[in-house]
Amino acid sequence: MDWDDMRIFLAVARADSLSAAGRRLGIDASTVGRRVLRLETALAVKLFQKTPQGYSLAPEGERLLPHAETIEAAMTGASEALSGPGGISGQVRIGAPDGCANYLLPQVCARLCAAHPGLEVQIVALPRVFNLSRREADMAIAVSRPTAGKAVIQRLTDYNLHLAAHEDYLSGHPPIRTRADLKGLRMIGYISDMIFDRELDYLAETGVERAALTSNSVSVQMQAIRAGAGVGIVHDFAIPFCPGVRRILTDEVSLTRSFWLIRHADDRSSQRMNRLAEALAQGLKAEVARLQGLVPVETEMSPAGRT
Amino acid sequence: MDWDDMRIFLAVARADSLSAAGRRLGIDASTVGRRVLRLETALAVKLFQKTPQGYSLAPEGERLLPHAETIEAAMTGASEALSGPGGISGQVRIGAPDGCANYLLPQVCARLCAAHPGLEVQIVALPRVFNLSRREADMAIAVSRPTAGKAVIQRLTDYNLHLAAHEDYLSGHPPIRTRADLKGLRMIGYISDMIFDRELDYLAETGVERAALTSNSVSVQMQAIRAGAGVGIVHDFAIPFCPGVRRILTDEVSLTRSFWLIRHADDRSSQRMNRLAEALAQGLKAEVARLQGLVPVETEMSPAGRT
DNA sequence: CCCGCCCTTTGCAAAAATGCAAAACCCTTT
DNA sequence: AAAGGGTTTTGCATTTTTGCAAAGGGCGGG
Repeated sequence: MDWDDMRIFLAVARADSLSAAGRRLGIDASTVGRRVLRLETALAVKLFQKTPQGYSLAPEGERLLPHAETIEAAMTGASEALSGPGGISGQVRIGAPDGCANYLLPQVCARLCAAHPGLEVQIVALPRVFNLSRREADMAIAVSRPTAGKAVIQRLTDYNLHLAAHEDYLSGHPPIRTRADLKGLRMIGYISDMIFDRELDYLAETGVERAALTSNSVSVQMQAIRAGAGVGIVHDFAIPFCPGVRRILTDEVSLTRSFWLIRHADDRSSQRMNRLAEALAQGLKAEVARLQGLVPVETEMSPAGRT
Repeated sequence: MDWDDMRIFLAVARADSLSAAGRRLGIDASTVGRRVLRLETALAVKLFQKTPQGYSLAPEGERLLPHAETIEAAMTGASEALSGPGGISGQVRIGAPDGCANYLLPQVCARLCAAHPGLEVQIVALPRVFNLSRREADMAIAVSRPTAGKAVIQRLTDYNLHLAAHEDYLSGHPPIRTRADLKGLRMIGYISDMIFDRELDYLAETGVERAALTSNSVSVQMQAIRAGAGVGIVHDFAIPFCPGVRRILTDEVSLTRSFWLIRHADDRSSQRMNRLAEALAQGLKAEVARLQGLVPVETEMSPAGRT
């Protein structure tokens, strides 16, 4: 029996298909299929049920899974026991909502990679909750603290959101001094049925009923605002990336949210993951603080300033 | 990184040489060497120091070892999680002192194999203590309860030993009625400097100073007695195998010893090993009882009986 | 209803791993 | 001092594994 087949088994169990597992492993799907077959014959059990859309764990495979995960944990533990207390290395896949993925992670991860030459970071921006248990990512950043599951959770940093619009848009409209002045302006926000987390329902919190231009991506929303399409809620840390975009009504509408880092319970004792998480938390916190400090502090009456 | 290389690493670490590891794994030594090399390059560490008499673990390898053992345990755990509560299967290597290995284990293990078709038993008869931590055997039978180590220990069965000689030898010598009558008879026993366990120093216990014909193997001693070479201490359970050998002075000289089963601490939670140990214990106990019951109960005055 | 996409499976050629035999080495023994 | 038994290492033929391309199937959208 080839121990390495357990590695392939684990990938297939998580990917639910030979081809997806092959993509993630970097080997051909046919090889994956043959390895699974070999394992099944070696163990003399049927590990998967073959459905038209892929492989799904059979009861026997379900029983095998925890053992395979134990082996995987021991395997990574072995690697990091030898790599010593030096730098962080290897591959890590971080899932994040796209605001974080666009405006924060690139710089933070770039610094991380520079500091640790052996480190390889993959940023997966997705407008949905991650399925960590299937290892779609090694760690995920979320906008709310998950309640279920036995994951390892830590608060990364707080951040602020405010209403904002491009100065060109503002100068073409009556000045906005109170919340009531928003009436009749074109609002930019989330596609309502694609809000995957209650915390993202910013506009509802401000009392705006309906947005006219919507997207499931905050980065797209930001681009819309930058293009002068209207008014929307944006992350303060994104504003420095969009010259000309100014916050409005900062006294009346101000939201605070937090990023949370979610990790596998299995990784709790992983030296590498712990250090990685710590570095990520520090980097994100510092970057949010830096970016929020760059946002021009406009007085209510002087929306115009530098470019 | 190929997880299967950990299996090879483990074997080399235990065998202390590529060739020995290859023999145990059933693959060529050159392949073993290449796999180790591949693992070392994958981990970028030197796992072994190459000595003229083989490979020995380098400090880095020492750190890797516990992880490899964890993986091994998970691996066997995986197998037995799937094999279900049916029979016992797989390979097991049992080390035993040669008296046990010759007169008890063959029948007991034969029955075990018959009851569990998938089971493959290897009996290693060796006149020395086993090094279980290096997996020279999966379990070992010993004549005394070991004090050191964190092994799993259980008492298997008690057994008796008595002085015995062949009836042809007895009829050619004056009758033996007391211990003093032994004086001048040729004694058969252990080679004194090869006694590997205090419990084996039977003759000293009887007051005999020196044996004239000695061996490190109780089975050889038994053959000598059967050939009429003299008087010696033998296991009662061995007597039925040697027609013509009769016990003497049973009232004055009678020893009782115990067999102990020693297993790896790592195997403590292994369903398979537990069941195997239980079956072995029951089988041995029953076989000792059966064989001791076959020993003719001779009166002091009538050494002659049936063949 | 058919077309396209994604999945698995199969056949075949290329690549990789393996076993074997020989060489080189060290230690012990004669 | 040389021979013998143990080890590892190396070169080469063979076997095994792998990747690629094509084929076969089911599901969903136009």
